[in-house]
Amino acid sequence: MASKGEKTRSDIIVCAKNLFYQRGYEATSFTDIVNASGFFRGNIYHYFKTKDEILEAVIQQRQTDIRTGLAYWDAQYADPKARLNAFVSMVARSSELTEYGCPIGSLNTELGKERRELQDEARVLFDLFRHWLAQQFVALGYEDKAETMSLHLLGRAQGIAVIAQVYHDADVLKRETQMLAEWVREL
Amino acid sequence: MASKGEKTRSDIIVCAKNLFYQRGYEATSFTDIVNASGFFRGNIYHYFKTKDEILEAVIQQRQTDIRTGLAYWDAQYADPKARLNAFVSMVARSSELTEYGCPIGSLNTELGKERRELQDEARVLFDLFRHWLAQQFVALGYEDKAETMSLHLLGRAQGIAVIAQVYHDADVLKRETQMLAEWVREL
DNA sequence: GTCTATAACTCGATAGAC
DNA sequence: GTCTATCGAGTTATAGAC
Repeated sequence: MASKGEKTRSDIIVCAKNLFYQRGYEATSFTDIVNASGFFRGNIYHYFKTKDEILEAVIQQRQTDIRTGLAYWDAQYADPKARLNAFVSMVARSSELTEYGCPIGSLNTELGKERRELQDEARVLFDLFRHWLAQQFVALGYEDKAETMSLHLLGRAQGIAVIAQVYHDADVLKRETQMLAEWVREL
Repeated sequence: MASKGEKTRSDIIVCAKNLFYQRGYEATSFTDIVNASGFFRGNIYHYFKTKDEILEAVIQQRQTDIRTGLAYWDAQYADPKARLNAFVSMVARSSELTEYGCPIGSLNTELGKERRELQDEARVLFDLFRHWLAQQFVALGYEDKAETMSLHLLGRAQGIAVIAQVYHDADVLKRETQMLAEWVREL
């Protein structure tokens, strides 16, 4: 069983993950995390020395979340197209997308400007999906185009997320993801 | 002729525009603007009461820039497809895209999280392109689908920008914009 | 009276001593 | 866990120059 400290640590990470997503990394203050988590300042400092360190832990957590999700899809669906559909469905079903955009995309967009060291870690979140999607394209017989197709699909999903958030519009999210599902179907 | 103050004001706006683009709005401090512009603190406050007000002026400036650009394309190209190509070419040619992402998209992504009042102004930048693109689709005979096609094209461009910035990769920018140009060609 | 220049204030965040 | 120092953010005040 996990120690008490493990739980405290992961509680802090969950709080920070939500705040970074909903407000952005720069816009989230250390005090915001203190208030939202309910812990005392010094207590949080015991686990993380800086805000940057919290972000690193959040990114680690997101990596774990994604690996778990991809493994679940691997177990759930044998057919590569069914797996690609699972990916598109995830985008279509995410109601928070119209509020805060894609958690991975918006994080990379922010960090990619002038926090490159941190973006190097956040980019891994894209790589996880990228490699997994490429595997599906390979399985469908697109060996030599798998990587470019994977980036294309990721890009389409990101574009949908941006527009859906800009207009805070669930309809455009639905419409565009249907088009993306159509693209998968025609493979 | 414009007064001296007019020039100072527009110099401040240009500096802030670049900084907000390259670093993000939250990540840019007032001191950053002071240092980059070379003006004195108090001098900048003579022209703008708050940092938010500087951003509003920057967005106004971007609106003007876009209107000018669209008017130029209208004058330059009579054919709707040629105009759509001009739009796609702009994306393909923007070398800064792989560094800092789309200036309009990344700004909206940031402001859309928890600065909705400001995003309401930044969204206009999208609307300008959206309306103009829709006009071209109408001219091509897609009256009833013009609006959705416009959002689709904008989304594709945004997705390309995100991926190009995440991987800081000019190749993917080139490849994906070629695909987008192909999509325009097949209309 | 507009613009420039300098100074100083408030506030909250980070950090670390106790 | 509390308390306090320090720093930097955004902002305001005001004196001098054109």
